[in-house]
Amino acid sequence: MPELPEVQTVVSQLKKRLWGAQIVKFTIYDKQKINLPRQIKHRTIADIVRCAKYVVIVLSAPNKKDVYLAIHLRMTGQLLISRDHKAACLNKSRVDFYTERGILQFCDVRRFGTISYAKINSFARSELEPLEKGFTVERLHALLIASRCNLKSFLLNQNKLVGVGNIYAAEILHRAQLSPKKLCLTLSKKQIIVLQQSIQRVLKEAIKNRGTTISDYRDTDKSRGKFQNRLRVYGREGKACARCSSIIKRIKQGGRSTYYCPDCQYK
DNA sequence: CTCGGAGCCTGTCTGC
DNA sequence: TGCAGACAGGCTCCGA
Repeated sequence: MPELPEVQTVVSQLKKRLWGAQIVKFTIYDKQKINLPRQIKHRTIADIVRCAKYVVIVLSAPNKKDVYLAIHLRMTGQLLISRDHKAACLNKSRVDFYTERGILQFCDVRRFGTISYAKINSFARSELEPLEKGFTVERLHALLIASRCNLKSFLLNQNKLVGVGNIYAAEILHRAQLSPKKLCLTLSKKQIIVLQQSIQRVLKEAIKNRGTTISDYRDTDKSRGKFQNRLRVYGREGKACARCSSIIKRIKQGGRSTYYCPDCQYK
């Protein structure tokens, strides 16, 4: 599920609802895969930020250094805020964090998601954030010429540019009219400019629409995103391209589905 | 360095 | 209706 726009939506909501709240207690249900230290109890949520696709919760305590909880939602992870114990019982949760403002629940059917504890914010890695100032045409150009892979693999590689996943990679390339099979090395300066703009525009538009709900993604209120209504290629195999009316194709790249229009993404 | 495949998990959908 | 197999938004590890 969640790529940058979904994680950003969740982070914004969490910040609005839980900023300054104290963790009164927490209960781990999935003890097989999740382990958290007792020290996080009685700490205050001093901040909630997004680092790549991680939700990072900053926990403070008087006269102590901050500690960090980093949550990665992977495929089916959800962070829900429930008003009380009764409401929380309706959700199958892996961890519940009780605060005076509600219960933060980490739900995750496939259990691929992770939640980890650290004394430093090691999750704010140095890779390029597509919506920050540092994401310039020049930086993107430098990364592209150093890559021997195709554009789809490049966009999915979180060691280069963070936040883009399978859905948005497809949408970004369609918007930029670039083939997912095209080698990064072969982009012209003009195409790099278009790609850089497409990445930012698609991600910003998706954030405005509160993300994409295909099946599992929900925000903290269990509401669905809206960007699925604006998808131009993802999940639209066999349908007409909105730009040129050709039939949208699906191929496999690195074991994952890639949707694209063979006519207007030929370059 | 890059690629493809397997693995981590469970639920849902498809076709026989 | 039942069942096997394919597939799903992410990421990491392995061998090639």
